[in-house]
Formats: sequence, C-alpha cells, structure tokens
Amino acid sequence: MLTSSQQQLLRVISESGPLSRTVLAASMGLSKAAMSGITRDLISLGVLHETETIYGQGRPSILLDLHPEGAFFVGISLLEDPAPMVLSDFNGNIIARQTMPLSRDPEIIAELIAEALPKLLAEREDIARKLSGIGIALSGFVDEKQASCVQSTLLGWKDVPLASIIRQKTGIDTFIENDAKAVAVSEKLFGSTRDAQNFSVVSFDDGIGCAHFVGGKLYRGNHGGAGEIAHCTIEANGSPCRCGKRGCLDTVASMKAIKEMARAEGLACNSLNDLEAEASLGNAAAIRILHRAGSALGLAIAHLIQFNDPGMILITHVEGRFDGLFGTVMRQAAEANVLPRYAGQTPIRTQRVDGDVWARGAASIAAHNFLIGPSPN
Amino acid sequence: MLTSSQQQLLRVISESGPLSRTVLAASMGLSKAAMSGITRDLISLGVLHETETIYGQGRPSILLDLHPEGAFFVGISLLEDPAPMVLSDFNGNIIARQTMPLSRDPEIIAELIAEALPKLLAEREDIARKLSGIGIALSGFVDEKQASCVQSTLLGWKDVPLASIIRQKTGIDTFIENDAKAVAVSEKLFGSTRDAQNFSVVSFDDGIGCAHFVGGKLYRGNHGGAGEIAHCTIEANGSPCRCGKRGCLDTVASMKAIKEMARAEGLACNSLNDLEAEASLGNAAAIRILHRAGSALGLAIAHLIQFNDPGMILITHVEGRFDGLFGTVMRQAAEANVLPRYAGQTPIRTQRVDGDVWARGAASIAAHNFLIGPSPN
DNA sequence: GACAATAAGTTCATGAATTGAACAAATCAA
DNA sequence: TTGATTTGTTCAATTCATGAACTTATTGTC
Repeated sequence: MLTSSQQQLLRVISESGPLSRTVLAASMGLSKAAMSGITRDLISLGVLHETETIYGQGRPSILLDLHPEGAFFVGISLLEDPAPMVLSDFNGNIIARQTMPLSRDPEIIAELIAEALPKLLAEREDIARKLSGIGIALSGFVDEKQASCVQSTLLGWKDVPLASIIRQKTGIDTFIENDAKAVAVSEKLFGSTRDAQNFSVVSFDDGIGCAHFVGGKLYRGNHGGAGEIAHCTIEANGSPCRCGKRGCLDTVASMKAIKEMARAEGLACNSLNDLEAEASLGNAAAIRILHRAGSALGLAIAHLIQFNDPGMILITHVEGRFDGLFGTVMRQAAEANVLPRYAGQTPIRTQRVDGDVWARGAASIAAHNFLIGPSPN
Repeated sequence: MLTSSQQQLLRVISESGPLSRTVLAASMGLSKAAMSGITRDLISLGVLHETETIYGQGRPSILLDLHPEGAFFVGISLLEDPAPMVLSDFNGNIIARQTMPLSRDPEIIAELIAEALPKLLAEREDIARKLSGIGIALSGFVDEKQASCVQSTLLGWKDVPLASIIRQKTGIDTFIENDAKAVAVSEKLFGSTRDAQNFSVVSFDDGIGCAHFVGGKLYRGNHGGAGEIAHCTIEANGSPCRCGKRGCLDTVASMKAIKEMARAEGLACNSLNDLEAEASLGNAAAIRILHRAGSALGLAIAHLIQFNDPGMILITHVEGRFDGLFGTVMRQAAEANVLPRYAGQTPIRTQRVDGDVWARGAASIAAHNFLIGPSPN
C-alpha cells in the first residue's frame, strides 16, 4: 500500500505527464526535500522512472514518469460473448489479448478467468510477477467499493460479490465497474481527458452510457447510477422503451435504435456509415432518422451541460463517422439548447475507439485502484 | 487558520451532530491520543464545547459540539432592494436583522455594508469581537475562490472582485456565492441535509435555482455554472425565454412564469396559493397552468435524478403550499420520468423557507469558509 | 578555457502530527 | 465492595515533512 503523498504524486503525474522533482514539489505543495525521498521510494518500487533530461539554465532537470512496466493489469469485458480479455501496462498499452466464453454464473466466470490467465501471461514471467490487478466491466450497477454487482439486467444479477469470488479463485486483487464508468476512467487515466478535473464521457454504441468526473474523481452517484442518461425522457410521448417508459434517449439515439428505425423504413443498415451514405444521397428516411437521433443526443448533452457545467464532453464511439449528418445535428442541437450566453463554452469532442474499449476500460479500473487506491470515503 | 485535522473534525461534527472524542477518533481514523489534543485545542479556541454526558457501561462519554457562540457571521442578499442583512451564529440561528439599500456599484455596496455593520452589531461587543466573516449571495456566476463575480445579468457585472473590495472596506473576511449555491450550503451546514453526501437543492421562487453537493462538497461546475437548470429546454418549441431560447424550464415552472400565465388567463394570482385555490374550485385554466408547471418541474427533476443519481432532492420554496396540485403533479412527473426500476428511490423533499433564505445562505458561505476553509484545489 | 550564474536535486538536523501503550477516571453490575 | 468496562489523558517513540546548507550539472560570459 502506498502513502497518501505517494498516491498524490502518482495522480499528479498521471494527470500532467512527466514532471521534474522540483515541479512536482511545487505543484503538490511539498518541499524539494520531501519530494526527494518520495520519488526515491517510488523509483525503487519500480513504479516511477527517470525519462528525459531537460537542459536549460542551471542543472538540468530530469523528468519522472510512470514506469510503463511498473505494473500490469488484466481487463475483462462481460458485455460480449466471447468476453474479451486484455493485458495492459501502466500506460494503457495492450500487451496481449485473449477471449473467454461468457457465463452468467459468477463461480464459472471466476473459473474461466483463472483458466485464461495463464494463456494471457504465457511466456511472460516477468509480467506475471508484476500483475497487480484484474478489472471487470459489466452492464449494471456496482457498489462503491467496486466489489459487488448490485444489479444487472443483462447478466440477471442482484447483489453478486463478483470481485471477491474472482479474487479468491485467482489470488489477484479484483475490481468491477459499470461499463460506461470504466471507459471514463480509462480516458482519465490513459486517454485524452487526463488533465481535466470535471468532464463527462458519453459512450455511444448499441446502447448509450455516460459517466461523470467531478473534481478529478469519478462520481458514481448515490446508488452508483450517475450518468444513466440512456433512460432520460427526451421525446414526450415517444416510442415505448424496454424500460417501461416512453421516449427514452435509448429509443431514438442509440445505435441499436438507429438500426431498428432504419430497418423499419426498409433501409439496409449495418452501421452508422451505411445510413450516413444513404442520407448524403438524399434518402429522406435516412435523413429523418439521423436528424431525430442527432437532435435527441444533442438535447441530452445540452441538459448535461446545463445541469453539471462539465469542462468537456467526450463522446466515444466505435461506429465510423461522427462528422456526418448525425454528428452535425447532434452538435447543433447541443448548442441550441444551452443558455445562449454559454453556447460553445463546453467543448464536445468525439473520439473513435476500437473494440478493446470495454476491456481496456476494465483494466483501467484495476490500474486506478493500484495507482490511487480506493476512494477515501 | 485551522489544521486539516481540525477542519476535518469540524466537518464531521457539522455532518453528524454532537459526538464523543472516542467516536470522533474512530470515524476520522485517528487515535484517541490524537483526538485528545485536537479537541483540547479547538475547545480552547472557543469553537468546540462539551455538551451532554452519555451514561452507559464504563466511563460516561462527553459529547462535543460546535460552540454556537464560537463565531458569528454576517450574510447579505443582493437579490432584493432593500438588501436583507442578517447576523448568524455558528448554528445558523439569526441573532439580528438589518436592511441596506441595494446598489450596483461595488464600492458603494462595500460602503453601505461598512455603515450597516455597526447597527447590526450594536450593543453586542462580545459578538462583534467574534465576527468571523461576511457572506454575500447574488444572482450570477462566481469564481471558484468565491471572491469575484464573473458575470451577473441582474447586477450588470462582469469580473467584479466584490469580496476583496468589501474586505478592504470592512476589514472582515468576505466571500460571495451564487444565490442557489448559497442556499444549498446553508442546508448542508445548518439545515436538513447535514449528513447527506450527494444531494441537490432546488430553490423554487420567482426564478428556479439549483445546486449540487457531490461527495460532501459543493460542486460549482467547471465555470461555476453547475445547477443552472432554469434554462434547460423542457418544452420543445415552447414559449420564448428572455435568455433567447424557447421552452426553458424558467418559462413554465418558475413562480414568475406561473403568475404571468395566470394573469394572461385573466386570473387574479399573487401567489401559488391563490392559484391552487382556484384549481381546487375547478377552474380549468388554473388547473392547466399548475399541471403544465408541475410536469415541467417534475421532468427537470427526473432528468436530475437520471443524470446525477443524487441521494436526495430538496426543494426549498417561499410560496405556501407544495402539497396541492402543483406539488402532486411535480412528484408524479418526476416519478414517471425516471427509470421505472428506480422510481421512488430518490427522496424528493420540499421545505418551506422564510424570507431570510438568501441572507442566511449568504451567512452560511462565510461560516463554511471559516469551518472548512477554501477548497483545496 | 576559466569562472560566475543559475537551477536541480540531496543531505541532515529539527519540528510537528500522530501513534501505541500504559494509565487514570468514571461509571455499571454483581 | 470489587470487578468489568469504557472514556479520555499522558508520554516516549515514530513518521512525515521542512529549512538551510550543500553538491551537482549545466549555460553564459569574458
């Protein structure tokens, strides 16, 4: 276990990138003397290492960064079958991949992970020794200790202590997290929102997820439900949703909904790109669908901005393009529905991610727990 | 200035009420030995005092509580003319009231405060000595140091460093805050949400304000704009709003909007009660207005729940009743627009407040800064 | 090329916050 | 009255961080 100063240092470096001891001391409000000792410890632990030397006036400064090989993590996504499994280093780089069959039985899942681990680590003894945690991403609600799944419709779970079951079977520290929250953590730790303190990540895929960072920390909500924007009512008296309400964002703007609407209009549509192509050829139905979906997502994002004033909104998507009609309408709707004085003040960025998102997000949960430790509440 | 352990202790007591040294030590993760010293210091500072003695098995425990007369604060609301001004103790009790004329000139405001202070403190020399801060509530955006008003339409301000101007003129530590955020802080410090970590306060009055507490701390948003729900679009293509958009919550559900709608229908309406009375007599127009307003507010609150999963929503209102048609429809709409599985999970409480809300909120900002200190970012 | 100027990072005695262990104090229960 | 129990205090020991002096490694200048 690391001291709180050590954790603070790791967090600062993780947010700002490589820094010299002197800069670190200043930005943490500690003396150079203290920093000297803290960095020495972390370097000898193998977590930190010296990188570039910066020459200026006076003695050159040596930048310190997280040692990519300081620790390794396994991330598993329980969102697909077979379940993807990745081995990640401290920078979020993926070293190896595996898959394992998906099960709904937590004991079997633990068993399958225990079986798949050696394959993932095959001929990597040095890495195996530094394996510091397993992260699991799943669809559902997770308790604040990231140990137990409170509720998952997809997996049919209620109060399943998955983390401890896996820990018992594998002997490795394990943490679980909601899929969208895991993606947000991986963006904060490894991605493009490292230095942001307040932001929301919207994950756009078959479903729509969202997670908030507040004050540099993941805000999970009082019941772990913060960010569940998919079921906010966006169209009064809209289409019925499988959740029981009507007009949920999920019924209009998720990739699943878009595909279904396209199919209902007799359009062959396997991806957003297909529909965008149709729209650019002037197909009225395609244009209508994209317009409706984009407006809905934009309105939800506008609400997010009005309610929470995040410093940035990052939309991650597996689907190809976000610069077509859908993306444009989405941005316009977002701008049009925030207080005009503040329109454009909140950057909305889109970022294409690959099929490893969920598993990488899962790994980042383990990395986060290693780096920062459990939340001090 | 207090040490961080002293502040932590004050925060714990402020959240939980009177506690014994042993319980305090346990809940803060410190040793009894450390607690002995910390409490001794705070008692001799006059901030803490021993209250009830609890008898059980073993040596009785002595509960410690904030000393109500440990410090006093002045709160001023710049929302009305004349501006109300209160003197508050450590418990939020109002010791004295005054008013002062409202001005838009920060120098004149500081002057007026400096003049009004002696009147507020007249013949209370002991209190004057312990006056520990001035808080100001205003409509607009405030920077994160609670020192400068970034923007206020009502006052016509842009980047006005009001706090330092007042501090200079009066010699007393001064902090400013947005009106809705100040009310939320006073509820957290003095009111009914003391022990809640995550909650939102919706202040319902001529306008609608809102503020969020996340992890026990006020979340101000990246530009200080968190909680500005009044201008989220709630009715697609609704009535034009003075902000430039259409269908803002403010155009349908604020007391001002309700009164205007009633007037437009030829109804004599000076308060919510008037309209509720008409509605209960079967007046169709009154029923329509209350229904529309209640649905809108309920939908906004449902969004709040879906987006942020707060542990509680507290609606403060000056207007008389929230148990009539308006309140009922509001609650129904809120329930109907959250994920059905979670309907009813988030308590929505309403609380009538008196005309001192804003000034008391302002005082609580000063108290908060004394108690907890500035946020460590 | 020597030497000042400059800035990074280390060392070490000092001080502050906290702890563990022993102890004193104040009660209830038998 | 004695023992059990729990609160709260005292004090030497420990940990964490500091300030000041020092070492190290450069650039810039004469």
